[in-house]
Amino acid sequence: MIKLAITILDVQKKTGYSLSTISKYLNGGNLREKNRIAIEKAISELGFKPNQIARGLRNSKTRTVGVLIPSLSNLFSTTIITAMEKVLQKNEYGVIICDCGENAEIEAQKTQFLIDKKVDGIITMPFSLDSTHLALAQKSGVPVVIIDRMLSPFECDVVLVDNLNASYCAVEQLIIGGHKRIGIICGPQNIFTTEERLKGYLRALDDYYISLDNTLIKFGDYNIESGYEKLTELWSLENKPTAIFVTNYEMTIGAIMAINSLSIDVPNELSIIGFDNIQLSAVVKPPLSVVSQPMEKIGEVVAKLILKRMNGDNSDFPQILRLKTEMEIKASVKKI
Amino acid sequence: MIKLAITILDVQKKTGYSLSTISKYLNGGNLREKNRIAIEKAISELGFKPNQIARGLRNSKTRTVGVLIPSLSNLFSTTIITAMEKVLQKNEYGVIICDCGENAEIEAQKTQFLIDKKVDGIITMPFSLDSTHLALAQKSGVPVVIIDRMLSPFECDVVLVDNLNASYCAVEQLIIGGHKRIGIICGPQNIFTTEERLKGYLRALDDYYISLDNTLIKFGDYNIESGYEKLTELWSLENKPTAIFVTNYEMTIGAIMAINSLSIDVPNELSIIGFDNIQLSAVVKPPLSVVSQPMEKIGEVVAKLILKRMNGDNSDFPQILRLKTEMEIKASVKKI
DNA sequence: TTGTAGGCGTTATCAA
DNA sequence: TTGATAACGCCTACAA
Repeated sequence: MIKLAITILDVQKKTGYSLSTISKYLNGGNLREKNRIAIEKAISELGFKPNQIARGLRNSKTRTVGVLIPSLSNLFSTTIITAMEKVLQKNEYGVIICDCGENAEIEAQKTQFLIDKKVDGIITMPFSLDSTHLALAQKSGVPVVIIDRMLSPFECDVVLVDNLNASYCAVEQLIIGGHKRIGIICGPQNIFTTEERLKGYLRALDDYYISLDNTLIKFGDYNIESGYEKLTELWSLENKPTAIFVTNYEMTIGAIMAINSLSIDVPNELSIIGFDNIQLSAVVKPPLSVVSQPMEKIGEVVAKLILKRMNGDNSDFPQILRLKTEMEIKASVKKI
Repeated sequence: MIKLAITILDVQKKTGYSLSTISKYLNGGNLREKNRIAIEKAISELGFKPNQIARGLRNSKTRTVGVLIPSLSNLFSTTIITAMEKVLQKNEYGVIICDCGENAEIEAQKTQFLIDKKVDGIITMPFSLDSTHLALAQKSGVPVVIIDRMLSPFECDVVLVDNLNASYCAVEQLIIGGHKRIGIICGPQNIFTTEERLKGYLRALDDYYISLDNTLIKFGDYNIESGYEKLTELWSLENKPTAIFVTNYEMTIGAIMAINSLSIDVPNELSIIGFDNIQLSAVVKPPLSVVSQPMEKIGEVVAKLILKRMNGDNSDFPQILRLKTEMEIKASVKKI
């Protein structure tokens, strides 16, 4: 309970050197070898640690990056964060992670929280379409990088994947396999990725002159339950699909559970392509075909981009980085 | 790019009132109605926001709680955090979330990071058994609350569940159902929860005079893949189990996938009890029996406890709060 | 009720 | 190379 705040002053008392000399030591300035050693010794003996808050006040730099995502229970976000952190850590930046529980109001609050904490940069996967707070941060000199979606007309660096073509390729594979009734389980409506992935689906059908059947398009919630539910709905159609494309990881898990519950024979009765997590694709039987996003890569790219911005390099602003997805077709897809 | 830091000084210039009067306004002191209004107006016109860093330096209070968990890709942790945040937010505390990627060294670093950020309290689900850094924080007056495990001999507030009895009850149900060959898929060895849950299993067997077969005990990694793998291993035994208890959520998902892949008939060939997430239990067929931990409750209890400590109330220290789990037996368990 | 002054711990500037 | 001093923005005695 005793506050034992050791400050430079204590080091000063112990060594006799001035504050500025000690400060210089801390910040890697030049000083006489003898003095350096004496100070070093005193510091380690006292267990002195510079007060980061005071530093932050003085320098208006906190060497901290704020990360804001819609929800913590989403593999895509958390995997990216983990990768991102590694790079940032290597560059001696700390990370503050926030989630907004998919609530626009809280999102605004949290953005403000990060700004209040004087983070040197913000990485966010925006939930609402309102970029007011982010624009504010950006204007006041805090670089912002958005992941996974665009927030037009807000001018901002963005890192995302080529959702449209990813989706297009997956559906194309199914078409090439001879499928004509192809179901899709999308995310929530009005979400950027949902729209892009749906567009890819529509374009593929269009390009191959397959007529559209709206009953084959389902909108879920990007979670396990809705994957289960939407697959069940698709399977209960009178005119069942012969193939289904599921557009995120959690829903893919749910869909597989439904498939198993309904004892659907994959791929003989139904072909399926899922999303993300190649590990999973190896773990289920038959091996699951998946479109996988380069999550680690995204994390790294985002981290490097924000580092560049925080270093004051504003070249090519706003930078839109579109990474390519990969597709692995396995036994879960059958030619008919 | 232009730093437009508006400070109290600007408010002073605009209103003519002194710094302390304005400060008083900010901190809810008494001032004349007229002045209050004038200041309020100036503040909102200027868009002034008190600098939290400066406040932190001055008050050595940041109204921020640090949260440190082993991994972000774990439903249990993230659900607790989400619940916890709600309570903290209501009390005007912000939260800094950190994960250590299940790496002891990074865990120590992150703990230090939180201390450096001068958080007012730390909530952690420790990964390593080394409590040095936490003890340091605690000693310097930052309350620490541990969740989900104990870190003896470190004296600390703890919130966890009654793992042993939860496990005991689940296994007991299977035994009552007539099962004698009961498999268990545990977490990694030497982990607190693994040990407690295994103890419950062993004790139940013992209490009911069922002889122990070590081949029925598998240690996984608390993730989907290992659930899949360990269930497959159990099913490949010559002398198969008739029932299996899976001891966390991710492994339960994996186990279900394996069950489906292997076309195991639940509950006729195999009874199964999983862990956590009642939603899931409703979503699969047959409905899954689960032991569920009160994750939201844990979050709330933890938040309240740390709030109490941060308010200087150290009564009943160290407090060990053991919450009860719930069990729902459904069609996935069959009497034989 | 309002204002003055000093300090929280650090660093940058400038002089020695 | 080292040291004194003045900030960074805010809050709290204390005095008026």
